[in-house]
Amino acid sequence: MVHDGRMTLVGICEDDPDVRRVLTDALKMGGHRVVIARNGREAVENLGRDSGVEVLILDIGLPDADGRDVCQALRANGQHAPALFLTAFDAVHDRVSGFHAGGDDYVVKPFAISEVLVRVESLARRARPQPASISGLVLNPDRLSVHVEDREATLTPTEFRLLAAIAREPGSVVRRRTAVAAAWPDGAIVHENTIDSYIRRLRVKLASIDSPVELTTVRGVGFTLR
Amino acid sequence: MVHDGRMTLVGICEDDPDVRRVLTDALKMGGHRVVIARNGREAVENLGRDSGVEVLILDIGLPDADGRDVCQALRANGQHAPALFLTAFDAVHDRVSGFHAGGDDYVVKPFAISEVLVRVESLARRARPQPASISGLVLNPDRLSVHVEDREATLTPTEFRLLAAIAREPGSVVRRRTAVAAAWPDGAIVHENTIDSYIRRLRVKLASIDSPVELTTVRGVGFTLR
DNA sequence: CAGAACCTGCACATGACCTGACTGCATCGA
DNA sequence: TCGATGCAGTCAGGTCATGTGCAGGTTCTG
Repeated sequence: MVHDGRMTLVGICEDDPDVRRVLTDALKMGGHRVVIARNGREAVENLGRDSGVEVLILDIGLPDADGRDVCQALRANGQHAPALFLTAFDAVHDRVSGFHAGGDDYVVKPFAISEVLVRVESLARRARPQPASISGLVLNPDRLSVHVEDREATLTPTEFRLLAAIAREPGSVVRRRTAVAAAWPDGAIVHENTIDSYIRRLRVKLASIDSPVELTTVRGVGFTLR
Repeated sequence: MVHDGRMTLVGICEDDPDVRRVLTDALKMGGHRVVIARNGREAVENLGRDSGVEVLILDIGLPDADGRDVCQALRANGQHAPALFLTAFDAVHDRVSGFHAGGDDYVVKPFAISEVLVRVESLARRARPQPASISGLVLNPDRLSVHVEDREATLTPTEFRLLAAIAREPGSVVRRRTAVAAAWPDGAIVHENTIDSYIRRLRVKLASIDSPVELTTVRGVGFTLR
């Protein structure tokens, strides 16, 4: 399985060990990683701003707190990851109001695992940095594509990672080594020349969609977008 | 929750007070009004032709009747509002064996309220009830089929779940693992290759009805519709 | 000019994916 | 009861996209 960079770090706050287990297993099956909190206190400790958590799954009916309060606390702490609330059947009223207020999502217990999985990924997608647009050039991670106006070119995973690394700071120069490290994340050792091949392919594909942005070389340093 | 601001009068026939409560609250929060029936008899009394009800929500597993029969009775009575059936998770077989009580919609319990709200509003908005459509491609859960214009292909349950999972986010790539987790919900372990076989079958069936939508592979990542 | 850095085109191994056929199982109707 | 049917899942073998490296040419810099 190729690492495509869209693994999501999910923070779970749930007191029931069985439910925790089910969620954890399903998410790991889906290729994600999980951080656990057993109650509101642990949630604030483990799922805060600096935890790297991208999506929150919060049980509303915690023994020591309401999941929405936990959410509020985390938000106040600078954690803005979208939340998926788990609620029991008999707490609808609060749930609905919370949902309307937040823009987050919720699922009623007992839930289908596939439902949770799909929703988590949907939330993660929405929360991800919006498709960065550099003078008309748009990178679309969901489709591994780059498009300008209505023209689209599909990229391979490696091509996409490389272009994304360079496009991250439009205008400024990305060093060769930096680009390699970004496009080959797991420390893979690639031939010096390989990156040139990819740069070339990217140039060809960008040209094929009449991109207004050019992928130029800064000799002795790296590459940049103009 | 987005809707078009039109208030809809929804008729609910459901014996479980908790579920009634959940539905009622959610629909009211969504800006709709509700008429209640606790069983089949009350449904025929309260939700008939002259009740003004625009959308029906009918539990299939009523104590005194089958929701489908209730629907039939209402139809015979001149009530032609589109119906949303609630079915228990373990009664999928009924659905497979196909009730065509008017090509309406259904939701499997346990359900997410947002799901119900979306479907109710969808049913209310359209003159004829219509399941989710992706650029001409229509998935019909009632009949386990997919059709485009007047051409229809029937799917097996597994095929349907897989296609539904991929069609859920049209345009964006659904990763292999996600698709597997969604189409084989109970954590079943299937051979790596199995999904390929199903993808192929779906492609054949989509081609057989001249689908404008193609089920394409994004190598190393997953599948997408376009 | 020399040497380095980079570009270009191509070759090729790998593995992801496709394809068609097969087996086992459950259901259904005669 | 028994075969017919259809579905789920597996398998073996082939195909092809992708990632990678190489050879040779071109451009830049001093």
